Amino acid sequence: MKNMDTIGSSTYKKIKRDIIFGELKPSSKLKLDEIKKKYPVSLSTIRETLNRLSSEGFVLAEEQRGFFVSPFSRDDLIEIAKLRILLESYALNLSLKNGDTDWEGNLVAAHHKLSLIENKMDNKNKDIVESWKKYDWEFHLACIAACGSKNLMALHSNLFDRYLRYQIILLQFRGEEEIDEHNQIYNFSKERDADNAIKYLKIHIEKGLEHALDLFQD
Amino acid sequence: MKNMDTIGSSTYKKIKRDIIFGELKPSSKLKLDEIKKKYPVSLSTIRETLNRLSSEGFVLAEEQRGFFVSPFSRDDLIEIAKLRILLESYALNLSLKNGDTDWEGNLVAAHHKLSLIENKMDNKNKDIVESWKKYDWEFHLACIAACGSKNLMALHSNLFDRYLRYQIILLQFRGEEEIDEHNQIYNFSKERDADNAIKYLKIHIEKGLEHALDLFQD
DNA sequence: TTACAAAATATTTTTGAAATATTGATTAAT
DNA sequence: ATTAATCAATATTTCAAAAATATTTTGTAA
Repeated sequence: MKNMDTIGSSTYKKIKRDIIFGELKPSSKLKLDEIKKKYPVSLSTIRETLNRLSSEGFVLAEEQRGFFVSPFSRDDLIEIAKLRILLESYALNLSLKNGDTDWEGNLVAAHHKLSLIENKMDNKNKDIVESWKKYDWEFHLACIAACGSKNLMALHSNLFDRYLRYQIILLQFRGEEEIDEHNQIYNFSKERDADNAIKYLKIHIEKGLEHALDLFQD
Repeated sequence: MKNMDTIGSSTYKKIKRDIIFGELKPSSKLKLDEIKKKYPVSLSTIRETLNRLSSEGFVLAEEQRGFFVSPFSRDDLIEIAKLRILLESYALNLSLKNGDTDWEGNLVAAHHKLSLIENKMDNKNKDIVESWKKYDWEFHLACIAACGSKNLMALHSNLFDRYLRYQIILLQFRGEEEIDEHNQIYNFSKERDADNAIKYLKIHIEKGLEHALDLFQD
């Protein structure tokens, strides 16, 4: 069949999603038998998946002792936020220099979709958090899409997802503040003002980090 | 037993090494049966290994079509070199600010070992290339060891290895020039002069990149 | 030559069991 | 009561072989 995921790749997506969205809790043990019941695939497929996720930092693999969901820690969160700033600023700068008409069109579209959902958001409505985060993801992706480096995009994508896990588990919607930051990044990006776009990107991530650290209990 | 690798992890190390050192050639197909003959372990172990290496960028996994050694391309090499500069500069700056006595002692030792081997090197002697690269690795690692971010170290380690693969397959020893660059990085690092250490780190990587691109035939 | 179907090839996935290591509980000794 | 050693239970790692699925090649008819 065309266009169908293999069992392996759809299992990978499911488990990764469940880790990011906190349905598999930080530090919890991933016993092979239990995972096998929850995601009804064979042991080898599960082990392949967990090995991949471990390379990507979502799962901790301890030799002969099994697999665990990667634990949370303040230090880890701070490190990831800083690395995201480093890589995303670098990518944003390149992207604003290279971006062509297509890139700009996609950016407008991505920002529009994000705006629509952000204006409907409030802290109570948790149902739409998954699609909100999807549009958030796609907006940040659209900003840096013209950076011209596949490797950079791949690294960024991984860091974004790992940061997202903390966000989703720890955070509520920050409201107006966050909407405003997105708008600033958008406007300066459209005007190819890299310095200011990066400035607000940093503020955006650092504010999110602060908010997350406040809620952090260790 | 204590301190023994599992079959899985030693297979991982072997295959990764063989890719970096060009014994498994860029773009070549990794047929499961053949791999199984070469590294006598079971199919599941091999698939777990190749999945890990694919997450790390050493192997390309095409759904339903098998595994390939990651191909070479000029663009890929340039991207990796630039990312290595970005991450290693960032880490070096942090490390020079934080490094304590232990860090400095290890740096002196690492530089000394690298010097010893580099002064014996010439282009003919290919036997010692593996241990030379090991000391090169350990020197750059020692420089950034005090950056205080495990995540940064992990990302850097991956990029370093992927850059190293190009180096080893494409490059010969650049001679005096390279020795001098290492010395500059070392001296400025010891004096905590981040700006100059980073300056020479950039030169070091960019010169290596140029040299590699010259030898690149596509 | 093109298009389609069948055969051959290769990979993915499952199953089940053997080998190995860790964990937990029981018993003996200090 | 605490520590140490041993045995049983539990979990992970590894293997082998076959079934299911997809891709590629081959052969035949239009």
